[in-house]
Formats: sequence, structure tokens, C-alpha cells
Amino acid sequence: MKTKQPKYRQILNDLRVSIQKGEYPVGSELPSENELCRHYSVTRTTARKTLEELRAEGFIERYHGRKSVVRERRDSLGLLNVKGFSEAVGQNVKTTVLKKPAYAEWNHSFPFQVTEQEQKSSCIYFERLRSVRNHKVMIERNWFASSIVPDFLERPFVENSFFKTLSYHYQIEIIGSEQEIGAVNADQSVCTLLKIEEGSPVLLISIRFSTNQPGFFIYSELICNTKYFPIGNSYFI
Amino acid sequence: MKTKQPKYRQILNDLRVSIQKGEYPVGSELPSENELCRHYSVTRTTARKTLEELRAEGFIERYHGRKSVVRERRDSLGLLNVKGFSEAVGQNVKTTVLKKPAYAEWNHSFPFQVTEQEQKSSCIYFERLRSVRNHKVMIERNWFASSIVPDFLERPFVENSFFKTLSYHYQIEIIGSEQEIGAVNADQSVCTLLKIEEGSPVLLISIRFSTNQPGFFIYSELICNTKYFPIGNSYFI
DNA sequence: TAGTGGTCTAGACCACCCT
DNA sequence: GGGTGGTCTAGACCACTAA
Repeated sequence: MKTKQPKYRQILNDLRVSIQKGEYPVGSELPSENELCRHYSVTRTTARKTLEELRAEGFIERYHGRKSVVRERRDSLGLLNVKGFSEAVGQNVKTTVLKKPAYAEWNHSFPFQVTEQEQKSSCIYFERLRSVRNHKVMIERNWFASSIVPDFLERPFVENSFFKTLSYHYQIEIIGSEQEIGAVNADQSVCTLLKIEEGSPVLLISIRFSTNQPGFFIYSELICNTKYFPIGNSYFI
Repeated sequence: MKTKQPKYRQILNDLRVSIQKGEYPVGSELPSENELCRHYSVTRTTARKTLEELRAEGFIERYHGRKSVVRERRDSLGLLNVKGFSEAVGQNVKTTVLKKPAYAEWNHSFPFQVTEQEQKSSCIYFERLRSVRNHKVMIERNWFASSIVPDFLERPFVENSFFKTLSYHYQIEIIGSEQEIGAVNADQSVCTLLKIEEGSPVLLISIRFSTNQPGFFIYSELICNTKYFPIGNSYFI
């Protein structure tokens, strides 16, 4: 449990925390590569690696000839994010945990291939239900490797948010996503949960979130009752 | 027009082409960092940068202590991809160009903020209609900075695919995406195009695709008649 | 144990941005 | 012109993987 952290990780955490605390507000400039070199007594390679990481994680933009600039980081990634979702429909989102995080099998019918490293690790699964004004709108299923999140099962979520928990306790940041979407007929268990008629069409969205941990992803499946999407009309615009 | 390419870009293009040609099939190993050093007469820093890029673009997986392995690259990114989309509904997709690529204003009602570099560049816009078995299913709108794609307006699409054109002519690869989704009432022009009743609810998906060009994105808006999604039932599974 | 990738040092030259 | 980031060299040590 005493794995030595690389220097660039230390600096990365420092800067990330500073940004999240608001010490570097959106639009402001981060220290230059050379300033970081002097401050942390490292070479430019290391300082640079740090800033490249921060960019990959979406915290800053980088421009040739200018310092790095803190950027507005979109909290809504894919559909998953509670915050973006609740803003859309007016803070009336309720989240119910259907299955608490627990060890499970990897889902092999998933349209993404689990990496070798993940295959070696055991898998954690949890399932939630999102409701809007008493309408059951979405079932959310999540799979991920337990090896990147030690003691995950013992820890409560940070502000009820999965992604915030990953960021806060494990410095895991989402840096991108791929997804496939399609319509399927809901099976019986889904119909019961969403309180819809058997055979109703539901939207099935499979997402693979890339993280700043190479080779590790968050796999999510969203099963949405599209009938209720029109409720929140004009999500944006 | 004779901007000198960095060495790592040259090597990157070589490897990417080799992978796409099938010289390194999925699951096979790429040359190690040191082998690339010797072959191209560069230092490890440069060879490494190349392989890191290839990973970021989704072509390979990297493991400590082992060579890089070519990975199955998902062609369907978000909803946009014709190939993924047409596979889903049985090769019956027809694509009609509604508005050919042309200079336009940046769309400021878009939920993503255009970067400074993009703001400086002029914007190219085009619009297409996707039909499945004579059902008008989706309007696709695209915005991107003209400065990253010189002569784009003079060039025909590669295999009718926007992304293939970007990859082939400009070495631009999609490395991730963010999107927001919501339901809105279709306005009159949309209703006419999709041949639906005025006021019908449609799905509005806004996507920002990240590319391997830092600071440059592809912005897309999809307006989908969700009534026709159930057609292709069991997209996967 | 040999080879691999992960991290890091200490330099260098250049193109770009701002004033 | 002075500072910034983009690229690159030529080394080094370590941790991990596979035989």
C-alpha cells in the first residue's frame, strides 16, 4: 500500500486540487512549465507531462507561446451525470440504489471488450434508478475493475456522485467516452422497474468512459424510458 | 503550405497506415520503443511520444514490460458514424446532403464553448439527412474550424464518410467525445424534413468530438425522430 | 535474466505570442 | 525581446513481464 508516486503525479494532484478549490478560476493562467520546474525542482519533461495530463483530463487548454488556461470543465459526460441530468429537468431527480456496489462477473454481452488488465481484476457492479417527478426514467448499470479503487466497497459516495467519488478518493478522472445506442424491447425485470408495459421500446445506451488510468475504463449501460424524455422539453436552448 | 512535420508525426502516420492496412492485425504487437528508435534514428522520447499518441487515438493498448498491442478500434463513435448506424439497421441507410459544406457562422446556441483558436478561424458547416428504409430518421448538423482542414470545400468525401475524410486527408483522428442529450419539440423546418407532425418530440443530441489536434473539435447536432429508433430493435446483444 | 515500458535529468533549438 | 510552449537529443535508473 506504499507504492511510491511519481513526481508528476504529486504535482498533478496539487494543481488539480488548486483548480477545484478555485485558486485558479476558469480563464486564469497556470504557472508556466519553467515556473513549475523551479517550484518543484524538476526538469521541463516532468513539468510538461503534468500539464499534458491536466489537458487530457479537460482541466486546461494549452496554447503555443502562452501559459495554460483553466477551462470550464463540463460536468456532464455522456448521459450519466446526475448533475447535468437534474439541471435538465429541474432538480427533481431522485436516485435510488437498486444494487449496492458489490463484486460481480464481467458483463460479456457488453459491446466493448474488457482490457486484459481489467480481466485480471475482479469486477465491481452497481445499479441505480433515476426518477424525475415520480416517473421512473432510467436504469443505470455500472461495471469497473476493483483493482483501481481499493476499499471502494467500504466507502460511501461523495455527494452521492460516482464520478466525484472516483475523483476525490482515487484521482480518477474521466477523459472521454465512446458509446453505442440502440432501441430494444424491455425485458420483464426492466419493465417492472420502470413501470412500463412489457415489450415497450426502451433506449439502450452503452458507454465506455476512458479514464486517466491507462487500460482502465468505466463501463455503463443506461436503459431509458424514452416516453418520459419529452417531459423536460428544451433541455438546453 | 510546406509546414515541416515533426518526426513523431511521420512515424505516427507510418504506423497508423500500417495498422489500417492490416500489416499489424488486431492483437499483434507493434515494434518496441527501442526498435522504433533504431529504425527511425530517433531517441526514446520521440518513439515514445508516437506510441502514446497511438494509444490516445485508440489504436493500441500499452502494458508495462510488454510491447504495444493493436486493439479493436470501434468505428462507431457516438451516433454519428454511418457505418455503425447502418450496421444497426441492416445496410438500409441512405444519406442525403441537405446543405453542402460551406462557410458559416459559429453556432452560439451550442451547449459547448468554442475554443479561442476555433473562434479565430472561420467555421465550416454542413447538414445531412439519414434515412432508413424510406423513413427519415435523423438530421445531422456539423460545425468545425476551417483552419485545420485546408481545401476541405474543394475535396469530395472519402467513401461518403466525414470521419474517413478527416483521417485520410488531414490525419485527424477522433479520440473521444462529450455530449448532451435532451428532448425538444421539433420546429417547422425539422418537421418538414423528417416528415413528422409539427410539435412532435424529437431527440436532440449535441456532441463535441475531441480530435488529436489540441484545441480543435468537431461539433455535431443530431435531431432524431425517436419513433423510428425501435425499427432496428436489438442493435447489439 | 533480457527486454520492455515508466519515469526522470540536463541540456538544446525553434516557432509562437505579446508588448 | 523575453517568455512561452513544441520538439528533440543522449543519457540514466527502475519496475514489470516473459522465457
